[in-house]
Amino acid sequence: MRSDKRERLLKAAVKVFARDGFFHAKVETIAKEAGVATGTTYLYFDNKDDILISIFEEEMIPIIEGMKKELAVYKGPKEKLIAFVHRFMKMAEENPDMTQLLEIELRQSSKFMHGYKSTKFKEYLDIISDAFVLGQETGVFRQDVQPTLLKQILFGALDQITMNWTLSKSKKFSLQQSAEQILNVVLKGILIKDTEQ
Amino acid sequence: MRSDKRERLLKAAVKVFARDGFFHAKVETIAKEAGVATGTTYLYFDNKDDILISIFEEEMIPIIEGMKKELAVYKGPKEKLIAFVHRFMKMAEENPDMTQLLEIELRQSSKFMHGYKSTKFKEYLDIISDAFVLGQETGVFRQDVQPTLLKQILFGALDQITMNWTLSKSKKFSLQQSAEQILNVVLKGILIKDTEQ
Amino acid sequence: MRSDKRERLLKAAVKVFARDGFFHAKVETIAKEAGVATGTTYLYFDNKDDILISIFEEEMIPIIEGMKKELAVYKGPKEKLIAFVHRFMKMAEENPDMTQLLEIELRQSSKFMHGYKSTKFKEYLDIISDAFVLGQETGVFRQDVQPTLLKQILFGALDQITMNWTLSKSKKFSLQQSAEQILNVVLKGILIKDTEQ
Amino acid sequence: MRSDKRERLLKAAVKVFARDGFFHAKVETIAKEAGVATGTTYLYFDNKDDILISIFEEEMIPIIEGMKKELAVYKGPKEKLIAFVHRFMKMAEENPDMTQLLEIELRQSSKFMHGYKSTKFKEYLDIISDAFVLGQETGVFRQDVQPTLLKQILFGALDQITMNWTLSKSKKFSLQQSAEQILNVVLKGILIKDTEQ
DNA sequence: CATGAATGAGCCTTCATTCAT
DNA sequence: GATGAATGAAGGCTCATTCAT
Repeated sequence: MRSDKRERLLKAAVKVFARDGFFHAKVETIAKEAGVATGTTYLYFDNKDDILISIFEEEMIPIIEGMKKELAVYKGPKEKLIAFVHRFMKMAEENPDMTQLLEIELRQSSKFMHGYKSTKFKEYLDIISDAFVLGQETGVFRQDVQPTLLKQILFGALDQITMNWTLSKSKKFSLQQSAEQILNVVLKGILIKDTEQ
Repeated sequence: MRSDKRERLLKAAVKVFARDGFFHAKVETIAKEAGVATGTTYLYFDNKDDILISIFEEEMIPIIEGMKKELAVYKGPKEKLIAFVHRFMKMAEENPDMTQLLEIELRQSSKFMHGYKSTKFKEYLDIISDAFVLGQETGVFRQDVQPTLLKQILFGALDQITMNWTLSKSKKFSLQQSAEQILNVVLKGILIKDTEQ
Repeated sequence: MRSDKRERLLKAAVKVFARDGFFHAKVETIAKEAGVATGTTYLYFDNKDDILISIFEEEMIPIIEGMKKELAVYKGPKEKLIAFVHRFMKMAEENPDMTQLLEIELRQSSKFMHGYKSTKFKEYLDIISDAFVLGQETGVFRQDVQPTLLKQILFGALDQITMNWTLSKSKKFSLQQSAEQILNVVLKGILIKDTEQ
Repeated sequence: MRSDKRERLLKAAVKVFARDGFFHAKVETIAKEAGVATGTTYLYFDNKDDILISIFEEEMIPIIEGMKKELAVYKGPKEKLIAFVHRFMKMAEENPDMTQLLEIELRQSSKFMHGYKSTKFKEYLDIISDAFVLGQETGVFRQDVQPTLLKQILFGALDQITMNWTLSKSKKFSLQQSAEQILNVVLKGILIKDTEQ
């Protein structure tokens, strides 16, 4: 049996950090959740901070890969953005813990861990700007909007909405319906020809 | 002289929480920054959490008042939104500490302080949806977008951009220029008649 | 009431370090022995190492002062050495804890605390070499022995004997008798004129 | 090839204990240094303490044998003492790690390992007192000095000087020169007839 | 009201020792 | 015998909160 303890610890940490918050979370809790002894954690991670950083770097990889594969299916930049938003929402629905980490704990940590910035997270967001640039180059999207800014606008909107969704107990509004409306607004806002959607 | 210790403590806490983060910040540091003894803090606040909550509630009041006064000048919903965005950016430039708190610490608090929801912060965001509803009622804005959602889209975008600006040391890009582009996209996205802006 | 907590902690630490050894000693034990809470220790010392270093620096001061005053009474270098040895033994008898620290724990620490060398301890030993140099200058002691070496010989002998004495439970042999014999040997070894002693 | 793991572990432990100190030294480090797995250590030793004690007992054997053989060459007690001191210094120069252990860690162990007294170490020191007793019996050395005390005086002096030499990085002074001076002082101090040396 | 020294519960981390392979 | 991953007890240190002055 290959030891999967590191992976189990990462999964457990996602859950515990999301539920308790990074600062309130105890290493002991994570270890218990992973079914190992406390000390075992330190065989795989340098310290508590390292667990969080490892989550951001390693758990993001399949997410980014999946997203890129998804978008490769679509050729049009508009279709790519639509796919991005829908998959983003799907991801949030299916992985609320990881979503919360990205939304809440990453903000905390990015400030304090001696200027640590998740490169993987940046790579994730760049998927948006890449699609937008493609649209600008093919004359579909407006030229007078900076890709970096559009990336932040769209991600900011998605982030805000999914955060509210994950924090609300009721989950009465659907993320997929929200996705439609966001796309309604943003696509209309950036498309040159006002085609019906 | 009426004792202004409470106010001094709040101002100091904004600064210290923004710089050190809520969890790393020590009550002693806040007290020193305010020029009072550590114990004095507990004459004005129940505990550390209460300081943060009080910031969200009390420091928001003049911000909300100012914003509402600003928007009262403008009658048109579109103009109201434009004014909101510009003042939001101005606020971020002039009060980076308070901005960081709202962006980073409020998220944490929303989750962990036994279901704390800042009513004042909600009131702040409702300024957006109120203006949007007005636009819908007067036939200026699209009907097929929920005000609550539009509020989150716009705030999410503003939040994301100001956060990046606050955290970047260089501050090379101007928030006012960003404001223009956000408005370009969002207004085009929600206006029924595509007037030149 | 002036707070004497620092002094109480130092005294307690001497006792606990001597009894349990530096590494086995718990900060909690020292605090309890001093009648304060564990955390209080850290109001007066940076960490556990700092307690040990502070003992060496601060507790040595009165010992050195007392020794110097004692020796100032005697004018002859031979008499000074005799006085030194007797007082050294008296000190060991009266302060077995401090003696053990100097003999056992100081050796441990001097190696590991990033090259820390107790200046006070050196000052203590220099009393021997100063008296010896005086004897050489006045033609009483041999010229062909380096003062630094003689210092180490005499201190080494005293240190070894007192260590055995403190470690032996029975204390069957008297340190004062040992003092006589050490002086017999060493003085005969360094005096030029073999006077009767 | 007979398994030499136990011997390799002992050699490694001498090195690691001398470098890191007994308490800071990790069993894992010793095992690595010996080229075996951590757990293997416990096939040859009961626990960490047992490693140190085994060093004191087993590594001392050849040292003692060598010393006894060396001294057997000389018939006169004075010559025996001279030989002892020179060989002691040579040992210190050639085995600084073992020397440090005897000087520093043995003291700790004597105190804390439930009354552990190294019989081998005692046997080592008894070489001095045996030679001294011989000298007393043959009328060469003074009668008014107890052999046990003289043993401690001489060993204390040697111990102190070699310790300083071991801990000093520069090694600027020669142990052999120090040996001459110690002998100058001590022999003059104990010889009945003040012969030229 | 104000002070700030004192408290002590709580948690991260280490590492000697074990044991399944 | 040999391995080295796993264990979990233990302790140094922090800091929110209290309270005697």
